[in-house]
Amino acid sequence: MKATIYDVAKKAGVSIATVSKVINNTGNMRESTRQRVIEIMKEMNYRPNMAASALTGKGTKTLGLLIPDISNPFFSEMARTIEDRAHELGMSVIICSTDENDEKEKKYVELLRDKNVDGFIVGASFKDKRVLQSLIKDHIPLVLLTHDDVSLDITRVSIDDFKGGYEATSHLLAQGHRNIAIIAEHAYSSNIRITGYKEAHNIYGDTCKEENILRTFASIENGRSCFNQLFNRTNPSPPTAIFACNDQLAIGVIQGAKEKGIDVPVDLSVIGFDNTILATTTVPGLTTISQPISEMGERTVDLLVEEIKRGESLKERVVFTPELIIRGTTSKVNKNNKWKQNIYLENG
Amino acid sequence: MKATIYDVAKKAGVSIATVSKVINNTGNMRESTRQRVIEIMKEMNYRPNMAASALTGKGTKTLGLLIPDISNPFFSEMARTIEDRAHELGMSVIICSTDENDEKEKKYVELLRDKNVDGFIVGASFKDKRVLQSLIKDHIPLVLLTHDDVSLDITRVSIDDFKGGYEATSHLLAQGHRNIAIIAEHAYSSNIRITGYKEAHNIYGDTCKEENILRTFASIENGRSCFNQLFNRTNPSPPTAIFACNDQLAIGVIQGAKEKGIDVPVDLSVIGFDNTILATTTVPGLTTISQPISEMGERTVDLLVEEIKRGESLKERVVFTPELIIRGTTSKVNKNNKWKQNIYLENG
DNA sequence: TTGAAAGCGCTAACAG
DNA sequence: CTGTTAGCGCTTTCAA
Repeated sequence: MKATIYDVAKKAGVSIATVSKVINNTGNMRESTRQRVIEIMKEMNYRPNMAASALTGKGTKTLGLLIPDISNPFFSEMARTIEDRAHELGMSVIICSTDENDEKEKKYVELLRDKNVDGFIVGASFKDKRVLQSLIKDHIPLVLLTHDDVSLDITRVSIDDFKGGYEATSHLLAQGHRNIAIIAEHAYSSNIRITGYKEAHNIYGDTCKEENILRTFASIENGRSCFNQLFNRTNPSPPTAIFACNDQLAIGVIQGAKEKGIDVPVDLSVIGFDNTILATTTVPGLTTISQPISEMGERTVDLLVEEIKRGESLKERVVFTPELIIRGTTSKVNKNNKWKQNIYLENG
Repeated sequence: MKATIYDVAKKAGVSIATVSKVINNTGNMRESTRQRVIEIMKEMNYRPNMAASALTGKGTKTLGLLIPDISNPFFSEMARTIEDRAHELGMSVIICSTDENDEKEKKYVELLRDKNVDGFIVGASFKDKRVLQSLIKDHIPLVLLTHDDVSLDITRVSIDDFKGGYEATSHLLAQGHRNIAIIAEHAYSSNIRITGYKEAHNIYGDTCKEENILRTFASIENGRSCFNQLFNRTNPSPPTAIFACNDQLAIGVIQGAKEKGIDVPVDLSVIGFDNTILATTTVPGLTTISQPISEMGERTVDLLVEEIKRGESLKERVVFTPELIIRGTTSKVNKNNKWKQNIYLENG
């Protein structure tokens, strides 16, 4: 059986209160006593029972992380930095993949609350804001990650999605593209990126067509099907460039293009978002907008832990700056697209 | 303040024992009483405190998952299926990335033990077997994932690494390759794959050179540097094919080859292992050996939960079968490699 | 059918 | 400087 504080106390010839004090490094006592207790604890290989200490209000030293899907490289890379930082600060993290599904979102915050996590990191969308609001109402430490939702007055860290959308689109516009489609996610961040996309068009004195704005969920498959939607024979003027709101979608687009014999970047420019490992595995490499994943993850944990310590929301808003990473999938617009003349008409 | 069992009991006009019974669906009582209590619990939005119930020996309903790195797609895909299955069975999972580092391995199992996880899933290597042995000694439920280590008499689920190594190598051999390098990981599974690699050579009446066997850790960068090691001007006969023990290494090899102007698969065939998302994002797609990730993850959780329930190890050994997935990075050996004649000599 | 009471292992006054 | 004691919220045995 595992040794308890009583076993240690008995063996050391002191009271459990004394042992508790050395465990928590609180109170005063003769140095020799402290040493002896430490000695005994080692000897017995004593380890405090966290469930018990949690019961007395010391917290569980665990964080809840809600994200859409841990198998999505963006989130797994993010989760890794969060895990590391949390461990550095003495906390563990329980990850829950919500699949952007209301039911799961609700279920998992309940689960995490039942487990008495000390705080939440929310990287998922939460269509049903009430779930988050109840967390806020109950003063449960919470920070929003990658969702700079202004309707919620809480701490959040994200990137400047407006700038990201603007930069991506400007890069394409600067290459002469004037028919640019955007494949967005059903997410707050995508809304903002769309705004940036529109603003870039404004600056260039151009207007964007509503039918060039697509919505979907993050996956390669969805990227491919959005591509097919765009390059369908009923579309009289398919885009010369596509801005996908994340790397997975961009890869789906590239694959769809390849299947139709459309060359990237010669006939179609593609730009992604996130700069995950996926952006480096394609040939040519994917031009994308980079998010400083590690900094964001670390900062998020630091803020959350600070909130937990303070017992109240910092309501801080941290916005990182995205960066355009030019690789090989974007190029100057090609006015005489091969596919426009034949391939597209044949295969579309 | 959160409602406790006392609050519910008082409001329902019963004792806490009764409430406890309805919570756990144990004992008998008048149906009307049960209903009334249920009613009140809903009304007060009562949620049992898991820390308290854990204290009384009911377990924490959480599993510990030790893997080398959650940001590695193979493990993040595995983690996802584990997470889902665990949730289905009412458990959460705490993920720890060990980086194949002894210190972290030790530290994390201690951490997880301190948190009283109900069981461990070990997908990491553990050079220091004593850590695992202490878990076994203390009868802590534990199942090994992807490490079919025969020196440990415990439940484990893995794939047939021998067959995997054999199939990958045979595929190459069948294409006429007779100078095949293998880039292995510092892991038990890789040892077995090497055995399969050698056996395939035997069957083909061929012998493999020791200098064609490389060891490293999983990462694209390491794949690239192993490639460079192989295709170094001091190597008189670089391989015509490379079997990388995971997809990331394979991609590193492909990138290294591209940098040196060596065409895959014309001048060099490359085969990976795992069949992660990465294998589908390269162009051409990566030929690889597939592991049934979901089945493995689910089975692992099921076995672990069963062990937890039974309170003793099943000592079951589950071996899944790997499958060769032929995509575009392998082809017939090209006796007159372009690089052999010029590019390699110029750039090597 | 129900409840009283003794823990589970630890923390934190408070008292000596 | 050290120990006594009253919880923390829940489970479970035993008695009523």
